[in-house]
Amino acid sequence: MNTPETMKFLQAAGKRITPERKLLLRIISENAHLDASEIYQLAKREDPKINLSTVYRTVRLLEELGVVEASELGEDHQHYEVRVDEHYHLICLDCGKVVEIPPVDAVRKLGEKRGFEVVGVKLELLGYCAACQRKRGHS
Amino acid sequence: MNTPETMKFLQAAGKRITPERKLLLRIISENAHLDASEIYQLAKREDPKINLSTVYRTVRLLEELGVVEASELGEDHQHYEVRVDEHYHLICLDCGKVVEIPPVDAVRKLGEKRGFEVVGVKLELLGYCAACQRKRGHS
DNA sequence: TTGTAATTGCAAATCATTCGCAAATAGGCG
DNA sequence: CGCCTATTTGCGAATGATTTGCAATTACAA
Repeated sequence: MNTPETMKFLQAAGKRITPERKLLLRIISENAHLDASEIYQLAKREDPKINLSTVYRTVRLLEELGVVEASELGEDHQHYEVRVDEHYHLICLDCGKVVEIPPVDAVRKLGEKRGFEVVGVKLELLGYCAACQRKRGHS
Repeated sequence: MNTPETMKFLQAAGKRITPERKLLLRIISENAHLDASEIYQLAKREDPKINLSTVYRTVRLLEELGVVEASELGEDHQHYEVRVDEHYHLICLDCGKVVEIPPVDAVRKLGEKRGFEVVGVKLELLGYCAACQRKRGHS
């Protein structure tokens, strides 16, 4: 869906387009919310030589270039996704499902009202999705 | 301000009231947003024998009991504060200042509208405080 | 006061992430 | 189209945060 054969942004930043970077960005675009080790596992299927360091270096680079964005998603390590539009996360503490929801102006305003120049919003709503509420109902 | 000589919640949970736990909870109540190592440094001044493991074990326990709450605050490790009312964080990326702001219903509703039962909200607005915007202005 | 299960200190283990360095290579230049 | 060099990679070791195993200590119920 968002497979960028167009990795011009790399050259624009004076970086090289390498097969590793192409592969990793493709994997991240095709599956949102993977963590470093999951990205690594998927990448190894196509390039068994690839190294976990390369995964970390690449996600860090893509983050710096604003192409990818990280979030904890209720766990204790980072998950990555291609940055499309700003959005928030709804996280089910039972099944782990992550739902993305669109931003609302009111949230950004909370900072601006207090004189902040807001450059990023991290919003996670932790709770239980409808399905898991039902399951939890009869226990 | 919130110094709980009243640590009844521990016994209520079948846990013991130990001098270490009293000390650590006091430190956390008196200074919000400390990380584990900062709590440890402060604690050592009063109890030089105390161990970093005890800090980690205690904050984890207090978190599980809902007394303390953790957040990243834009860094790559946890910071702790006594849970008073739900609130959000405004974080200055320049000077590191953290401002707490009160919650607004609209945020919680974002999840409820989608059938989630929201049990916790983590909202961080990353940006630049008024003072740092000025500094950045002339650079 | 005593007995026992919970808690602590300590050291080692674990997990996520970063770093140093030598070997491989992308991509500009002739 | 091949060369040259700075960038990037793989690898292994280092780091930093947090957790764990275990023996010694201790809170607190009886």
